[in-house]
Amino acid sequence: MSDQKSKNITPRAKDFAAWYQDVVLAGDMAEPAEIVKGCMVIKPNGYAVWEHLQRDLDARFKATGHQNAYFPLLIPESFLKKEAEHVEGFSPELAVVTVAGGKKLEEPYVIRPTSETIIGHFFSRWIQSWRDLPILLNQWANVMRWEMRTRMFLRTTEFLWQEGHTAHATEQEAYEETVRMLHIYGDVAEETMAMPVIRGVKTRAEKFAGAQRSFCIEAMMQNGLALQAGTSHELGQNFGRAFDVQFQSRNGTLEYVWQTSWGVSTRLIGGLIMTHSDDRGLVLPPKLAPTKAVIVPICRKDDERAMVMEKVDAIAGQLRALGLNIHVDAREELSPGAKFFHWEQRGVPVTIELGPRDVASGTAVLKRRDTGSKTPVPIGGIAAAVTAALDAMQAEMLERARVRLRENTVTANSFEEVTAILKDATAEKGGGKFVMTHLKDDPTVDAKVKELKASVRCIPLIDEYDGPGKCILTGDTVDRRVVVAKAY
RNA sequence: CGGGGCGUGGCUCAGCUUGGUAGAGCGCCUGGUUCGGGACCAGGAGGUCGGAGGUUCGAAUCCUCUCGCCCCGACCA
Repeated sequence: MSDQKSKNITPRAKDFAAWYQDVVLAGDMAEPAEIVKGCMVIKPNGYAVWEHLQRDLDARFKATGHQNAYFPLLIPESFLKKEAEHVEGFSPELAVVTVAGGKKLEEPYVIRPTSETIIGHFFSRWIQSWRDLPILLNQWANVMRWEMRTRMFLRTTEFLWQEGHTAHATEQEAYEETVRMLHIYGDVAEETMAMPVIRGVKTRAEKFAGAQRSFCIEAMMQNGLALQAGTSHELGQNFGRAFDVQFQSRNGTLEYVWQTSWGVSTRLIGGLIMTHSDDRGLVLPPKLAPTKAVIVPICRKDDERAMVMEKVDAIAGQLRALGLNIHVDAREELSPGAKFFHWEQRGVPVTIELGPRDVASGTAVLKRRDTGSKTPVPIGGIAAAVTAALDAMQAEMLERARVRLRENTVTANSFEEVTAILKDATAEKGGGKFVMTHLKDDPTVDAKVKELKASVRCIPLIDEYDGPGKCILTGDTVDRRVVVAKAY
């Protein structure tokens, strides 16, 4: 394997943030919208990954009984104000429409930052009886949050996501829904994206504005920083009360519904990139790669071309028969080397190289994007070799990311230790860790952690450590270690 | 909102200090030779120098104002 570096990509070790941006651009995933502050254009390569994620998630939503629906982009400003915590949480980041049709609006609309409020309004119209429950909805939508600082995919003013919204008759049922969806997110992250996550609960200080309790999946990027990759909220009866969503129960009493909401966004793509990509560009796990393999023919003269292309077409045919999306790069104006770089930067999992020497020996050279390993394989066995390589790559990418997560997770038993561990970690230079320590779920404790420019990422659902211990700040007994880290 | 940086062909930038015919590399177009990890030669197209005002015989360059973008921090999927 060659050790040539891509000249348009800053090495990770030099500046992680610059590397990330370079990879997004070199992979032709997206670019800053430039004329629209904080927004991005998701280019076909990036959008194709989003479509794969959508398809996967959507199938899992449907399989658990959810239906898609669509609610308006614009929400009456007064709706946002109906839930006290919700308005407090979101008002700083709202974009507001005050003029429409050339006239000043009597009541401004906000561009949705999320849809709990407007959906609450309609739930109240749709729900009368326990027989109307549960309502299990999802919407694929764009939302807008006026952020002070944006980064492509990770945080943009406008982003794409799905938001699930459900209403239930009992708290228990709503709780089960919340956890069920959290696990769907965790499964997609791990199975499809090969991105290991920690499933956990947010502290009270970190939970969604208006929720009773928020669950999350937290991933670790290659610089050791945490990324909240998905959230699932128990809304309790907060929005039910705010929007008067009541139903008559079996025994005739009038009760507020128990709601949930849950979402993942195009941020997942940022997480995907920062989990797997390298100094040569994008690395996509096979299950998400829009193009599974590229075939690069190598030939000099026309007679060679005919001979090589015949084999190339045969191979492409074999692979396509398996349902794999295969691209043949037959451009005559580019050298093979240029093509290798081109597809490498775009993260295509497998490259198949085929030239006159291969034709003579009845083989093709198969190269894996993640390891860079090159293996000659008999043309007859190419289908099996490619599927094996794709499967192995998917599994090994997850395993490598798991090892990295494990190796960068440490325990600490005092605030001084936590401080020392996180002191030099930055997004640019790396060095981030997940620090497992005992902390009480108390906003004053979160505030103290914030002083380290870190946060309590979550209280893991599964305790893989030593159980209860004393909070390193308050001395209170808490039942397990929590994850403290610097985050995006 | 604070700190830093930047606006000059499609992209990356030089030129500005010391005003005087707008440049380079990459990319693009044409033709030819090439092709096992970013090919080469020849010819060619392409720019109201972010915008407005001012100084001057003359402004990319000096002055004033302004707009925008990126990066770093505080807020966040």
